[in-house]
Amino acid sequence: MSRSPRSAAARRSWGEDDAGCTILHVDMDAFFVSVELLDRPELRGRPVIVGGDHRGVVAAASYEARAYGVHSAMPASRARLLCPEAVVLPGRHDRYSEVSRQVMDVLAEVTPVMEPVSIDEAFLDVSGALRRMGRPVEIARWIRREVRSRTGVPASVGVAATKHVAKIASAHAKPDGLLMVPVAATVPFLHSLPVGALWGVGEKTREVLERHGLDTVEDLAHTPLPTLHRTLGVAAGQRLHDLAWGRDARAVQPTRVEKSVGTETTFARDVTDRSHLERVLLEQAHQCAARLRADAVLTRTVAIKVRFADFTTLTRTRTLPAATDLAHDIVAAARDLLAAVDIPPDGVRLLGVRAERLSSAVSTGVQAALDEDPHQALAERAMDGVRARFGPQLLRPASLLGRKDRSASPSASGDIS
DNA sequence: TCTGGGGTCCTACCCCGC
DNA sequence: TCTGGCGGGGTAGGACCC
Repeated sequence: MSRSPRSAAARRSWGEDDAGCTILHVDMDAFFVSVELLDRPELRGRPVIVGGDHRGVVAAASYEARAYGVHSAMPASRARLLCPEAVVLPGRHDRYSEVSRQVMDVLAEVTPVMEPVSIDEAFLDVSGALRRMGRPVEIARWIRREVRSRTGVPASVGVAATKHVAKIASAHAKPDGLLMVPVAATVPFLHSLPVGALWGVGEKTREVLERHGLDTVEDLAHTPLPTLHRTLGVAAGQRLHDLAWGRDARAVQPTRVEKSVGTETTFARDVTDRSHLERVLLEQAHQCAARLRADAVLTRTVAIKVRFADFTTLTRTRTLPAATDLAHDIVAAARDLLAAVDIPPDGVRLLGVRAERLSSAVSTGVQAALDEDPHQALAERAMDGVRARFGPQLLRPASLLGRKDRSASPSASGDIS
């Protein structure tokens, strides 16, 4: 579901020599839509949009919908204007996860050096699979064939010497294609692209670069480093300059450590009632804490995110005296942080809680165990067990079970302004 | 047109201790 | 005692990714 700009000129054969091109990027085409079409084949050939109910954005659009100018991340209201006849589906993430697991299982048969990036894409380093499965392009063809036959959804594959080029190649292989960029063609391929195709160049950075007359990757590559440092900062300038010349030493990482976990909610209507916000924080803190315990990690820093009706967004963070995985501690910090925020008359559009600076509960757990209230810990861990057995909605803090407001969920609330 | 939710990374700034 | 430089931690915000 890449949103990077593509170049028609780059969508061609760049040669046949795949020696050294051991990095594959596998990307599912319009993944959510493809899964929906599996279950509802009568929708094939029609414009289909997944996601985008009230206040939402488009999560995925079929190629028929894209012909109308609809794309992912577009506000739903605009998508409906552009394509009124589109079939709009709400999205079924459990189902997408199920198909994603099937796809990842196929990829894991190729090599254990496989890095899932998101629900619909992954990097593979196939250097250890060449003897068993053949050349990189042959492996890419095998993956496309197996994913299609076992799951029914199409996958595009980019084959290159680095993660960055493999990723751009897969974007240019879509839909349902394969693009290999030989080592010798790496720089000409990159230099044929608009600057926005580079990983890390979004709308804002592209505007800055274009203001300086840098429209293409080639322009950027030939810009002196000190100029890029001044324009983009030292880190970003160096990184983009390296990428523009095909330099990308990042390895495929099969295991990645989470650095934060969080949850956030956009309300159906903006909220002015502080007590309602506090109840939402409580629910969110319990969600975060349950995930921390499930992952066996502790947090040292709690952050809240508040977005006002005019879309201005602020974050507030607090470092805790000791690492914790208890909602009791998280919500105490989050409520303190919220108390210091002035709620404007128009109210709050979004509220979120995030647990940062995570560490392993095994290595840091001793101190936390000494500090925590044993009854609180026992109660929350008992809640984990009940939720695991009977579902997450069965058990919740008593303060979330009011007479009218039986849910902190945005649409069910009785006291939003 | 009116902008989700889950994340990561970087920069700037302030404070504090040395 | 005061001042400046420096590094590190904490915090806030912006940009980016899917």
